Amino acid sequence: MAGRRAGGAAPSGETMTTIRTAELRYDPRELDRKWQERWAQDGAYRVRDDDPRPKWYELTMYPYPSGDLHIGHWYAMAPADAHARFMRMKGYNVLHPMGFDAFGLPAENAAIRRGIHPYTWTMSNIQNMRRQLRSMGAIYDWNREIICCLPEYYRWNQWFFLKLYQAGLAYRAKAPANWCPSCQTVLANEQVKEGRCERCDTPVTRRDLEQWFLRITRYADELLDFSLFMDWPEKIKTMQANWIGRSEGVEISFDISSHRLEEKEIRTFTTRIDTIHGVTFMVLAPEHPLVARLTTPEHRAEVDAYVEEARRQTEVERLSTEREKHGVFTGAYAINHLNGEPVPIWVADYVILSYGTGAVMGVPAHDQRDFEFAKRHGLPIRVVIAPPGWDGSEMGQAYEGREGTQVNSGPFDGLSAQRGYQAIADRIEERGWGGRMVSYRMRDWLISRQRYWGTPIPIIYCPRCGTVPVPEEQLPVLLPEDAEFKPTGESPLKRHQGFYHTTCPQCGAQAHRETDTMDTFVDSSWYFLRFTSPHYSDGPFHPELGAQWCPVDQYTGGAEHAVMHLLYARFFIKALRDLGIVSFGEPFLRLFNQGTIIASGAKMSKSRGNVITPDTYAQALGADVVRAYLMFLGPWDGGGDWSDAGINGMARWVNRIWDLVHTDPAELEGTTQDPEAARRLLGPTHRTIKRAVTDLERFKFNTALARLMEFTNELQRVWQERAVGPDAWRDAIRTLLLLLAPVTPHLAEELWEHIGGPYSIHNQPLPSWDEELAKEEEITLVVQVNGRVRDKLTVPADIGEEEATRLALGSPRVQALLNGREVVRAVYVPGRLVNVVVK
RNA sequence: GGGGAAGUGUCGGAAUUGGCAGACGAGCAUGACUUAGGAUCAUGUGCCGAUAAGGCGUAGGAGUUCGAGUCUCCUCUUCCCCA
Repeated sequence: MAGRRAGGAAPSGETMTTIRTAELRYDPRELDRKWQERWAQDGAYRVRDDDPRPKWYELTMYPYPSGDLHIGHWYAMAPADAHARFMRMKGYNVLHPMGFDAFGLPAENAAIRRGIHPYTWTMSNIQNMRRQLRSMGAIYDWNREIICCLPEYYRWNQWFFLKLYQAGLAYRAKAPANWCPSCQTVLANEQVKEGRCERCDTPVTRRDLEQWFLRITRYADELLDFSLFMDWPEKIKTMQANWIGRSEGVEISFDISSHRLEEKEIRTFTTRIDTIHGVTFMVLAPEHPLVARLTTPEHRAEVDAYVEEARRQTEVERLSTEREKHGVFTGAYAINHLNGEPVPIWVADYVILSYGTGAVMGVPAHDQRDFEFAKRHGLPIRVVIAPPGWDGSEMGQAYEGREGTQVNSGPFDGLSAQRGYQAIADRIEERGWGGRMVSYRMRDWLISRQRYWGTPIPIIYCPRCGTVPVPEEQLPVLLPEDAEFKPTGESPLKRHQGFYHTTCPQCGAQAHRETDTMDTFVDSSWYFLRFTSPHYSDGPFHPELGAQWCPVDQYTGGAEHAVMHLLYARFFIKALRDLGIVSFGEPFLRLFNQGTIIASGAKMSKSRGNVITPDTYAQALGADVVRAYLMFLGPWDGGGDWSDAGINGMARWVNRIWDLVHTDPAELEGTTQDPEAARRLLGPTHRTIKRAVTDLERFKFNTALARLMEFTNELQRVWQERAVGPDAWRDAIRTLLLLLAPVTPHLAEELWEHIGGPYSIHNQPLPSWDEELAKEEEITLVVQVNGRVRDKLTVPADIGEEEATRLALGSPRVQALLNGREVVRAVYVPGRLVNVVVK
């Protein structure tokens, strides 16, 4: 899914600019090749299901095969791989698979523009990307690769769809949908950003279409419960909660029976039923079905024109805050049950049908948008909640607070707004005018796409039997290979005679197939299950293996999927749980969102010409240097700015490591007689293990690497001073390589071989540290006078308060400053400082 | 308009619970080696000051505290999400 927007282009060679890089001690291409071949040959990273070690499922969002591996892919995948390798060395049986999110629009657009079949385009891109991914040196077990556009995968999308359909969780309905005129398809609400298509940025318009939906709203409350999993970023949880948008309120009907229509009432939802007596108008969305029928003959022309205009507008224009709230009167009135008043019914485009009921009660005194609308159209403004201290004068804007007293509210006058709310809600329920209810902002998940390159929805329409699901044994419904690709706004499947025409599975009559295909987020809602048994053919996944590996222990990927993939997958798993297909309710226990990598301060794009291709750098400096540099840039969740100069620092460090490992420990023979000398490296070594391990654990790659650099600096000093014996030196080097192994796997393996370590370094356990040895023996005691640093003393780490204070006061620099002034007290912070407070 | 996150040298960024600001790296400077340097090694590098003493310094302003990058309030800026 990473790089989803970057689709469209075939591999290109034009980015092979000459980069100026440091020279390495070794031939990085040869070294990468040597070990990648060896690992592949040995099946070193083949994941075994029967491994007795505890399992660890670490998944990174699989990419869309756009054609070329972008540095952004490496940024998402290399640190994830390092963490997975780290967990492997910690003793887990690690599943860290890779696959391709292979359905989607770019392939079909390529077909339209250049006449290449989406299958051909996609598969050749995958081939290229697979090669590039291999060059990264990850522990992906390629025997587990999955490709969603192949029937062996998508037939299970269809199978799940049928299960959901049977359970009433998939349904078809006519609804005004978001339409992207450029992509020629409808979009789910989640795919519309600020009224524009998430993919191509084209303003979205509205279309009424028959669409398939998945009933995600049934799980709204459960999706708000994040207590089942522990470790998700607060930001994502908040975004999901906001997206779901639960609000408690009251549904209330307004009486329109005098209009002698089939409908006797208009239903509307409000969170402020306490303001019901302040309703001076109602507003319907232009798409509201009642608009046409309610409008009186003398207003018809005006209303029709207005509705037509609103229809042509994009959501961006309609929701713009700068725009004046304006609308037209239908000539019709509705009765407010609470006070029997007739209120005029207006049509205005600031109300949108897909949000709420498409009808809003206008309370200008207590809602700012209604206030502006009333001002513009000369509608009355009636205060019904008196703000504390209000003197009865006219208001310059709406009072939206919940503090206040009911006024102009008939029998409810004098109650506080809070009590008024409850009393009015009670009254409404007693009289049957409506009742308390919970409303959600989230709508059901629209999965229909009017495109070819997706999973066909397994439904048949029969003139006699109606909507008939394709029987399970007839799956998969295959995509025909010979479709015509033209941007028409209808699925190419509709014009494919062989696909379109079929017979009814129930009665055998002439029937036709559903021609919409599924949103690709259906594929990614369960792909992690498929990785556990990718070749299983009796079901979407092997039930035992699914249970053994899932849920995913650690998921990593971009935050842009917060209210799409990450929410859909949670829903999907809950639905599967209720269908008895899985036994857990959350797909991803821990989530980490990496940031975005940019180049020269700007987002990488072809048009800017600042696209960084990892291949170029991997060839010049090897995969390890690129991996390590990406991890060193800064905190992983912060993203980073790629710089050619910066990567040279990494190359230098790698060279220093190479030189340190290629020293001959024999040269240290007899250099020191001091038995204490062996200890010279023990403290630094154990401190390094401790810090590097705890940092790697928490994805703090940048500081983990800084620790390792400090360690190599220390090793260099020790070597130059010939300060330790050969055994201590060998131990330190061994530790360094083991800690390096997850980050720079090829180099670590090569150097491990050089020092005679048993193949493979990646099967060795991570070194552990001894808390006692990691402790500093001496510390720098900071001496402050009135909070300002005046001296620093080197003292034993276990120094007590008395001794520390005595030393601090005795310091000549402190004495000079005291100069007869009175010492009020001395604050001692163990192991850190003494602050002498003087007057 | 609402909500959230953030603002630290020339740059990327470090900094348990409030306790040495600037780790580590880049860049830059000086020197060494060298036919050469885009290699390597050494040293220096927050600002003012003289190479000293000393002072200032984590967007700006106030506050709490023995002590604030960290906590509180206000202002400004940037980014993200929602409208």
